[in-house]
Amino acid sequence: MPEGPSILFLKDQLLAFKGNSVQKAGGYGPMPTRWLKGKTLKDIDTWGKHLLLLFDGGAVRIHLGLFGDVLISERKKVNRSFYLEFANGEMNGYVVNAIKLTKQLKEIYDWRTDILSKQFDKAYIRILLQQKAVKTIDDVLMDQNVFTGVGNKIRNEALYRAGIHPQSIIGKIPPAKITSLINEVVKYAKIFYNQLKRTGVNDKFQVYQKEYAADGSAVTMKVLKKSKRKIFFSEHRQKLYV
DNA sequence: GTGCATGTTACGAG
DNA sequence: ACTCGTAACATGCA
Repeated sequence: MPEGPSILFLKDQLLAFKGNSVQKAGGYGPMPTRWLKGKTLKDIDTWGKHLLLLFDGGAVRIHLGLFGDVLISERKKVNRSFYLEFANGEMNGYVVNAIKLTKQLKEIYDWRTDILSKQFDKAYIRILLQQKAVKTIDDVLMDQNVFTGVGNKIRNEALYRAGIHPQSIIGKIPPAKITSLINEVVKYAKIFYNQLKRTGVNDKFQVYQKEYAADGSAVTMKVLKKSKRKIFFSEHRQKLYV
């Protein structure tokens, strides 16, 4: 279910529980749920694909992985891996990974890399990219410590919109194109998020899983060796820098 | 039944 | 110590 925008969208829905106290917590996952009972949900934050529920004395980090799903005051037939029940409804996590964080969030997370954060810092990303100059851009776009919140859809769409071939070597991409790519990542993440808010789904693709790109050019699909994920790109429109 | 999908982590080999 | 490749973990839909 998730890329960064999906998690932000989920946070919006969960804010209905902010300020409420947990009546019951549980699930089959390894999360120690006992301490949550009676605690007040102080706030909700996100870091890319991490959903952070803030309580006194600790936070719960929820990650949806590839198959995870969270329903608000609705249930599926299968067991919940992590849930919270409040007086005004419940949060039901399926196949989600929930753990308790005891350190201060500031010590764990750097929001300068979060593509959906106000603190997102383009100049800092450029520095990180310089440190990975010999790598290909497709790999690094999915590196959560560089482009926090980017998933396979945003990766493919941002590269297409910036006109960069996924297998370009970072160090060979002209600085102006790097800037353009960083901008397109943020822009598309916002399109993704806004469409979710309006319609609940995201299907605005110019190249991802397309046969022909938005400009009419043929789309090539490749399976990445390491990650086995699929990349979609237009040879015609996306320049290969090597 | 088969294949595939918005993801990450653990571990062994090199 | 670091990087690479592979397996592992789940679900739901066509």
